[in-house]
Amino acid sequence: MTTSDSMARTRDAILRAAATALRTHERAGMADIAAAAGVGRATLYRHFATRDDLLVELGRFAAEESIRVIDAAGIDGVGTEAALTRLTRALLTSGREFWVVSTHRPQLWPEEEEVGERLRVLAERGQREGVLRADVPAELLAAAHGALILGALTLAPLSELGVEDATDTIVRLYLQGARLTPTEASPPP
Amino acid sequence: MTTSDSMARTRDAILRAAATALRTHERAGMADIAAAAGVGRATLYRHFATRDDLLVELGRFAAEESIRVIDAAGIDGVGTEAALTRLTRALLTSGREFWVVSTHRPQLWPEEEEVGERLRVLAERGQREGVLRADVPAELLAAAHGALILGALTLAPLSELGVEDATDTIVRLYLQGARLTPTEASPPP
DNA sequence: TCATCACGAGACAACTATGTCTCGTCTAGG
DNA sequence: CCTAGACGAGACATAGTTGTCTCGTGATGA
Repeated sequence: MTTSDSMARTRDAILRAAATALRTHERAGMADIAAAAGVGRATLYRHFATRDDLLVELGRFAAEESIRVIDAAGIDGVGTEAALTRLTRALLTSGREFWVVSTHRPQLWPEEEEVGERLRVLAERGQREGVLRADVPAELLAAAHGALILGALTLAPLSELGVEDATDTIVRLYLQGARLTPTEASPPP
Repeated sequence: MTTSDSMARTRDAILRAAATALRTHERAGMADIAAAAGVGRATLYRHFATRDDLLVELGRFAAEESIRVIDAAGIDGVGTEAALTRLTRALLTSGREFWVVSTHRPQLWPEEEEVGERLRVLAERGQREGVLRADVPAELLAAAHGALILGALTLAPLSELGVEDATDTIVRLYLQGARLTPTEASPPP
């Protein structure tokens, strides 16, 4: 059983390395990925039949990782605004490694749709609880939230922030907007 | 002079076709691009020395197009909020064709930086005029704005909206945020 | 009418990537 | 100690891509 354990670890290493390789060189081939993973090229083919297959599995892997991180964030136990913060932080964390996957796979697997689904469910919950505005469909609220997260992972000024600062900035702007209003005084704990 | 005119038109057609080809097949090669442009492969090499060269010029071209559309929007003549709307609409319009370029060129040319610069300048103006919040740096406001625009071009629920609806949604969410407040009643003209 | 020139078609070599296969090594479980 | 199997190295055939070159055509401007 230790053998299959080690195979699974190698597989993970390959997939993570693939994400890294694709992040730095978009047309990375099997040789680049193998080099990034520190394994022989033959080993790649022992785990994935074709390059396409590897990319598909990478999408699945990244989505599963994100879902795992989201589940660990325990967003169901807290209020909507806190849940928004936790979900954002979770996706910023896992996204640092894997956001590139989304640019390489227009076609979505169920596992990948699931991530967007979580955003949508939370938006709906916020609307039901009267925390989020209901004059914009939950899908669009969720899309805007997702766009901000993606932006924080890819756009220069935001990606240079740490996860905590980026989370803070995104959630504040997402909830309160960019307009100056005499409304907000952040409630001290 | 008509000859160079026609060459310029062919060049434009190639670059636009390249954007299309890269949008549908990320690893599109010279043959794919030529086919998309409806020209012979040799013609590509008459205009661009290498594939890399073509991609660089595509980045420049897309940025110039965006800048042109922004300039035509006349954002300096109107208030900050209207300018925000016009700038968003301009970028959504030109972006429909060219957003893909940004995913293919991490390295930025001056012409490409210019687009982000316009967003930042407008954010700064909004802060100076007291329309936008000043507790978040203008770069981050601009990045969030850009992220929403990018999201509207790439994420399913937003990209399926028309340009007008997407502009509306983005600007409203960007300015007012997603939180439900008894604040806003959109002032009827 | 004639010369020019951008073009399409396609041949071509050099290179690169993909996928398969073999062999020798090292490790872990038996 | 011994064997199974995961691995690295690398040879190999095939396919695809890149970049160059040539030739014939058709349109433009003189």
